[in-house]
Amino acid sequence: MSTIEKALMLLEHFSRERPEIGLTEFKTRTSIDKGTLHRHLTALKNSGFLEQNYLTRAYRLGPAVIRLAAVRENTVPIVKTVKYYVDRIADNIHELVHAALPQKNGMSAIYAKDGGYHGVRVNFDEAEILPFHATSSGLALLAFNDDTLVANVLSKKLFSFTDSTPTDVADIKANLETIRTHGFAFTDQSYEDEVGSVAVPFFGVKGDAIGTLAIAIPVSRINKSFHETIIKQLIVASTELCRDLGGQIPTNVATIWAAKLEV
Amino acid sequence: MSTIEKALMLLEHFSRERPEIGLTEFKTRTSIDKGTLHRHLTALKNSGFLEQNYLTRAYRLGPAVIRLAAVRENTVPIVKTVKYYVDRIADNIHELVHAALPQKNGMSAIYAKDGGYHGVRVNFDEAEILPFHATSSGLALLAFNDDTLVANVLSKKLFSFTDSTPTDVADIKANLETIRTHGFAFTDQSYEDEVGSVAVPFFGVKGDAIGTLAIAIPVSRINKSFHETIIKQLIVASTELCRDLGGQIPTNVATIWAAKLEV
DNA sequence: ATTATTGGTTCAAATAATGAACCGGTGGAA
DNA sequence: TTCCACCGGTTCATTATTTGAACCAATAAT
Repeated sequence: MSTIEKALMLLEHFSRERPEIGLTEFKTRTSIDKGTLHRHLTALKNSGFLEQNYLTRAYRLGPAVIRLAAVRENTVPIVKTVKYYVDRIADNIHELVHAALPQKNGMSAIYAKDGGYHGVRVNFDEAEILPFHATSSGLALLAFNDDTLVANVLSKKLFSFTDSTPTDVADIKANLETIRTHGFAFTDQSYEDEVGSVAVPFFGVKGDAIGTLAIAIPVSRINKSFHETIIKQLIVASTELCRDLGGQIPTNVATIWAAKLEV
Repeated sequence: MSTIEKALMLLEHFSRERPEIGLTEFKTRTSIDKGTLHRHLTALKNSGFLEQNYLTRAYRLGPAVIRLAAVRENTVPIVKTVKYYVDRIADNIHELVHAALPQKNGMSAIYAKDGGYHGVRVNFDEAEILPFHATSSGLALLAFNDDTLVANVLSKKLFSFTDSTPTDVADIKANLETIRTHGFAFTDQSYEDEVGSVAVPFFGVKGDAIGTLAIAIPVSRINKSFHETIIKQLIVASTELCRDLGGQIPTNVATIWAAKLEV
């Protein structure tokens, strides 16, 4: 692996829950030598990707990422486009809806809206990394993306988040096949207890899944007809989203989805 | 310079006007060897910082930057905080207002609002890099930031954008001194013909300038009393912004600003 | 006062980056 | 069609950078 990739991997450790990381904490988290780490962190700092809390000397993300995100969003306005559909679904079904994009180690929610007025709420953290194997977003993406991504993900250690997290490679592969035939992914408390979720992919110009639309619900509120409603909403939204982004829904998926909508 | 920094410098070439860049175009823009370039671009692609247009094979910014910006904005919500004040000033004075953060080679506007209803408008591109020496934003930041930044900027070639762009190092240093005594920066067609601008810095916890609030106006609409109004609005907004961000206005600046507001 | 822990630095050894030359595909122009 | 130019991408011996164990200095804890 190149030095560049090693250094950029450091940025993956930052999240909403862990916005600042010191040198020694990085050392324990990565088991990279302290000298090397310091050099890398300094390089990232010099490039504006990190800055240092001048009191604690801990590192946090720097201003360069803001400019880049603005340029990216101007080039491919996914966040803005996705927002419209997430809001619409959330307003319709009154549950927590989100859209996520694949990153290296899982899906990253780029926008979420809780349309609910229920007492029980699903807790959700934007910018958190959702593991591929344990979330409906992750599975939906794997099922409709390159096989190399699937192989890559399944070759790594599959962490168990709950008693229901699938960790057997064969089981997951079978599940991906099911997802392909159904046109959507569905999980039951595989990432968080008491939370189920449903996700559909949306597609890029090549017809590969480039992101997902998903809904997370307390299991107590899931029933068959509601499940049907949710899936229809997701399918319609994804179809329109693909049109907006210039993406192409693979013909087999389009057929499955069309059948789902007719029921 | 480290390999990491060299690779990250490549990302600076992307902007709103140039969202996709091919291998050969990179070569001409950077005069780095093609082999090296390809390795770097591939590393950035593997890390999610770039992706490739699969038809043209040109590179564009990738989804990783979106997640990072979300985390950064959650850690230090500058964009969100700044938005309120930019909007307020724009609504009051009906001109183009923006806020900018320093990047390596200039200021990057993170938010702008045109409150105007005039026939003549200042054209403005968010995510464009505003050179330090030719814009009021840049000068305001230099004047109230580290001397090392000033030395660094003035050691490089100072490009001329208009006939009025200051390129003499001594002149600029003298101007920075003036800016320090006035508490704001002011330029007259130094970056674009027919456009003048005024900027004030806002400060971080150390009392160093971490960004700027600025206004760009067609020179035809500038007059003394309007100038005074603008400066007052900027000073008030920056003061409140510093409070919101936990920043500290240096005592000498606070004194100058207080005096300006009393007039 | 002493120790543990922090961020940061050094320099010989190990490794990865470099770049000139090369490959193969595509899109005109003759 | 043939040719040539240009594109993105690859190769491999040479070269320069990265690496990491040991070290330093400052601060916090005992």
